[in-house]
Amino acid sequence: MHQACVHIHLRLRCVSWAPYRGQPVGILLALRLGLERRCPVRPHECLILPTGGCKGTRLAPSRQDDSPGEMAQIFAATAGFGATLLEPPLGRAWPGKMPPCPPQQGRARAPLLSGPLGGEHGPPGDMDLAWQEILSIAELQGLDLPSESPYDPALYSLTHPLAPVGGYGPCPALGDAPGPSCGQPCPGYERPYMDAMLAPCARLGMGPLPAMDPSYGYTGMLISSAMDLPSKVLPGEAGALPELGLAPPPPCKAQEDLESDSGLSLNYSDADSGEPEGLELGQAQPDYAELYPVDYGLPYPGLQGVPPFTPPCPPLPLATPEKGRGTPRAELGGSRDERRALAMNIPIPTEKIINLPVEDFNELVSRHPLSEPQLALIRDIRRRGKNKVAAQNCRRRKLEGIAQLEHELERLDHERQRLLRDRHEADQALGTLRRQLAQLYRQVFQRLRDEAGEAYSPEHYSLQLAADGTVLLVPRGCKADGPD
DNA sequence: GCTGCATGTCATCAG
DNA sequence: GCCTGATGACATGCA
Repeated sequence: MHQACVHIHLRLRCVSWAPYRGQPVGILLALRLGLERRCPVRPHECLILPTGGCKGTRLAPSRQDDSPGEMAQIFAATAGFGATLLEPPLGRAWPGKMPPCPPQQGRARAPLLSGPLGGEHGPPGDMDLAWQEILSIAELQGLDLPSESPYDPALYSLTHPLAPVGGYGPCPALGDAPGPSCGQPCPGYERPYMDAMLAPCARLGMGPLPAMDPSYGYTGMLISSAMDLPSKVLPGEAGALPELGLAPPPPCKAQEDLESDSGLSLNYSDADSGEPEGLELGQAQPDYAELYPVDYGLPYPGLQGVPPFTPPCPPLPLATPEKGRGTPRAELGGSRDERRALAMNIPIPTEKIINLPVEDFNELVSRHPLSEPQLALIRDIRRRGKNKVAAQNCRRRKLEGIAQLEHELERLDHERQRLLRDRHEADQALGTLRRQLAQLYRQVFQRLRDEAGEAYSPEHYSLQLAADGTVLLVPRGCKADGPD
């Protein structure tokens, strides 16, 4: 086996010597045919500089009668580099004319190629880069290596269809706007609650803050709606319900927790928010109950002068309509906090309690002589009201975020599809280049000759790309270290 | 009766 | 320290 490691300067602008496995080798750069602008190539000037014995060998053409431009045509045809203007056929080997072995000696520049391939009018400069890339990819040794891609489309394929975007829209303005949705006039509601609170209880003859029967605890709030009126609380009037066209209330659920975190018990759930349930009097909350016992008179000005048991005009709705479970509640009149406020004779509309700035709120509260339970209820109403709006905003933002993410997901999926298409096209182009390169590789080898005029066997030699871009003809099994 | 959705509420944290 | 907004968790009503 020919052990000489040969650098091949197929470009032939220079022939240099470089150490390779301890021995100088010639450099042949002609493989970069036509890719060097500064130094056009003439394939017939290719040199082979065998080492070992440091016998310089100039590359000889495989045939003396190679027609002019044949190599260039071959290269162009195989590499797809377009038309070429390579000049005369490959020359024969010129033994004995090689420079001595010292490395880097005799970098004879031989700008022999004219024409677009190698000259100043050659192909775009990126051809050189493309060539290196091709060499590095194909490694000239495994030209037919299958494309091994780290990308596995299966890993990225969607396993489920994208969630449809849409079906979501910004929440309608909630909050601050709503006025009374009551179709019926509510003249008295605008009156200060204090009037009602301070008004004597006409029905029971009780004052504003009468002593309370514990069993009636916290039922005062229920008078805001005639539907809340419990027969148990008003035994004397229960019989009057039919006369008034009102059916007795349904069996009541236990009103469990009227606790608020401020010590007041308001935290009963919506299950109890159908105020009739709240008439379970055995679980009265002492805080409210003791101070504000049942007042079956006129709970708030809107009811003053209204016949007993006439359902009051629903109070001002909250900032947000209570969707879903709102209908029954709305029929009961207002939100729970509004009913609580009514029950506690809070003289400030809940709307103001909730929406006023803190300074105005404090000022407003200070203008009214409020008991501690009332103040606690007001604070709870304010906190709950604000938190309600905050929760609505939070959910709206969450939905908006979800919609945005879905949109982003859709966009990324489109991007992924596009990249897959690009990759497919690139793979196809790479395959074409590999085939062309393999053909070129074979043809170059067919024309390489040693000093004896013998062809180099691709089985024993290979072309490798050095770090500096030169192409080395090295024996199989040797790894090019580069000329340096 | 179960389920999903909407809503209210509370607790908690951060500004 | 208080107020407020944000948000997770939970409960509840409703279709």
